[in-house]
Amino acid sequence: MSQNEVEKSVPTLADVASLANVSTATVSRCLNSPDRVGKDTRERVMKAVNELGYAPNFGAQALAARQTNTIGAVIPTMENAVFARGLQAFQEELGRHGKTLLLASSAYDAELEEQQIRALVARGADALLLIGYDREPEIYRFLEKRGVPTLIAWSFNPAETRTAVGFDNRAAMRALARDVIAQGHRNIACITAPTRSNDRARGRVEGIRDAKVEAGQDPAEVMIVETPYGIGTGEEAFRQVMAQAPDTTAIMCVNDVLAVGALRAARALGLRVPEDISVTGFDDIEIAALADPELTTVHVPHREMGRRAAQRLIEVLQDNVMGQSKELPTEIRMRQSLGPARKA
Amino acid sequence: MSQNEVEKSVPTLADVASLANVSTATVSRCLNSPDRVGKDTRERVMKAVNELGYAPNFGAQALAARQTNTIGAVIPTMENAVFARGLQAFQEELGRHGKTLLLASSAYDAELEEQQIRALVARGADALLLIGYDREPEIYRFLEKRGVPTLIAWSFNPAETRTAVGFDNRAAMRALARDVIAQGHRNIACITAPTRSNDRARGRVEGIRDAKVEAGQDPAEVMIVETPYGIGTGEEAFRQVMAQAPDTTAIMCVNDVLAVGALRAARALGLRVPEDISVTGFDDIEIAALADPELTTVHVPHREMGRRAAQRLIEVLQDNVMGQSKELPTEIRMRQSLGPARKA
DNA sequence: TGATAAAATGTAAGCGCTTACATTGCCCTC
DNA sequence: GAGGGCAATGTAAGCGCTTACATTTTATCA
Repeated sequence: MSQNEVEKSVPTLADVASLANVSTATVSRCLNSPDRVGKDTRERVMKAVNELGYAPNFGAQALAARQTNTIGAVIPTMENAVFARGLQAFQEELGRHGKTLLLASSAYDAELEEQQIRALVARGADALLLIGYDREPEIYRFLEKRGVPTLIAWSFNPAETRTAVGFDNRAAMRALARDVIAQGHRNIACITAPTRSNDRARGRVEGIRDAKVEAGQDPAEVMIVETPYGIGTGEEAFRQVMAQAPDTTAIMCVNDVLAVGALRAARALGLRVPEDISVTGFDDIEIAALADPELTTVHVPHREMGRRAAQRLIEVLQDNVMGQSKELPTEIRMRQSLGPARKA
Repeated sequence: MSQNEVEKSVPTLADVASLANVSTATVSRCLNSPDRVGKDTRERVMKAVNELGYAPNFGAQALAARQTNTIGAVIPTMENAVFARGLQAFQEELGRHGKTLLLASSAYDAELEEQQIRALVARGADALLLIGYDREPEIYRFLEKRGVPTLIAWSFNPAETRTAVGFDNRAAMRALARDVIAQGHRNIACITAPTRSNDRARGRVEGIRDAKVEAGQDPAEVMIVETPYGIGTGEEAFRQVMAQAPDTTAIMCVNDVLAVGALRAARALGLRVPEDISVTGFDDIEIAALADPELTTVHVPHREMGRRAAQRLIEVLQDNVMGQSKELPTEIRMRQSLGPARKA
């Protein structure tokens, strides 16, 4: 399995043991719990280890110790800055605790996600990070049966029982929608990513409806356009909204990327933002503040989420018990793309 | 190592074997080379597998088969869209071939990178993807000794012997610099990421100098400002350039993020781009086309690079021999941020 | 100083799988 | 219908490590 011809040279525990003139058990202890070994023995062993350039065989270690020190994560895609950012923090925190990240992606496809989850478990992931709650119950059963602790991130829903480290998508969007309505908007459209098996997007859409209801308006008035993730698709969706519902005065997008697309389409159509139409995003990734006009959006602490998720998972591996769910706060970033509704 | 109390229930090969009334060898063959087993036996075994919900134990498999089907990658950071994009394609291709990605990041720190490389090897990575050539020879020696095939990406340098799948950073930047010079620019500044142990950034800077030389100008005229990756740092570097060398008419940045920072600083300083000053980037990530003015930059086929890198690594694992290096072409994306030099 | 406890080390039994080699049974061929 | 060849299956020897338990050594204390 390698192009190395000197294969035989890879030293094993036994080699170290015989060089240091001790048993393999002692060498193993030296490496794993040095304090349980006498000082001079330890030094002798360590010297042998260095001399031989010994490093443990992963498979053997995993087999004997029944753990791999490896944690899996299945995300929709790294190309979404939101996940890239969160995962970066996640991985850094894992690294700090001697754990390694096994990464897979689902391209927002439920079936592919299931495959990837199974693949990571098969690769010996000690625990798993998954995005959002939506998932076939069968998968959760599988995970339970295999005894793989699983943490949900990017979502927090008090109504769900699984442990999560995330934020309340619905409440966050509701808060933003309140502000939109407060600016006099009534004809609101929503550009969303597909909501099927995506409780995050669905929650955000619901949040808008919630705010409508609170304001005594009919939630069914909200025009919903579903489209895949992307700037181009956001543009297209914007055109569609304006064609079908020209009265629309505010377009709330479930993420910044779609919103930036909307912004571009607005400009192309000769519409001023926010004078003619308001646009909002969600996530607060870099382009939100870079856009012109700057995008009003919901700030999500992605890095902190990743970091905390890692901590939870490390804890559960240590203490054998998963901590409580943790809700992280989001914040509305009021910028230029939201303004008062134009007069009818 | 898990909160599961029904631990004993995880079935082994032997369980499947006895249920199906065959030997463990047959079960193993059913799973790994089904064609070497009779049809009805195979069906019986598969039925048992499903019935028990059997899945192989990773450690045991790795130990016995001497390979983990796991490929490691150490990148600077996922937060850089360039790597996120390339890695996404890399992971997808790996997945297509039944390999899993072990991911670590170095934060552009050589020492941390070394640690991560060792960690991934210790975690049983069958092969490794590394970014750029620059690295202590000791690390390469270690990798060789351990027999871990290693591929370099994001760089291609004909002068280097290691196998790489990447592009010629120096030539690409040289080409862009030629265009800049052709627009009458002579007082060129370069904002670069730290060049220490980063042959990509260094190559790009060299590329600018090359073009100066070709044009009969003094390469030492190029003002170089080194700064960490980031929009904010790009802004700051721009101010520094303008403060120290107000005659500068073109600022070439080694990546788009720094360039976007430069663009912002220019605007803040009341400088028009490209009338008062030209700015160029490198990578052609999303924000390049979104920036205002749109950024002239070098397009790099990140996805294809990731995909091809995966293929190379899969090949080497199969055939035991690493293919040739592959140079991918880059393209100049001429947009609005580069214009003729202003008159002195 | 001898009994007893504690620390250090060794012994050896797995962990669950792959695979070289051995065995069995069947189909051809002449 | 005996012998050869091949496909299907079984046997069992590891793979390199961890760890329960046994043994030996050293420290402690009356």
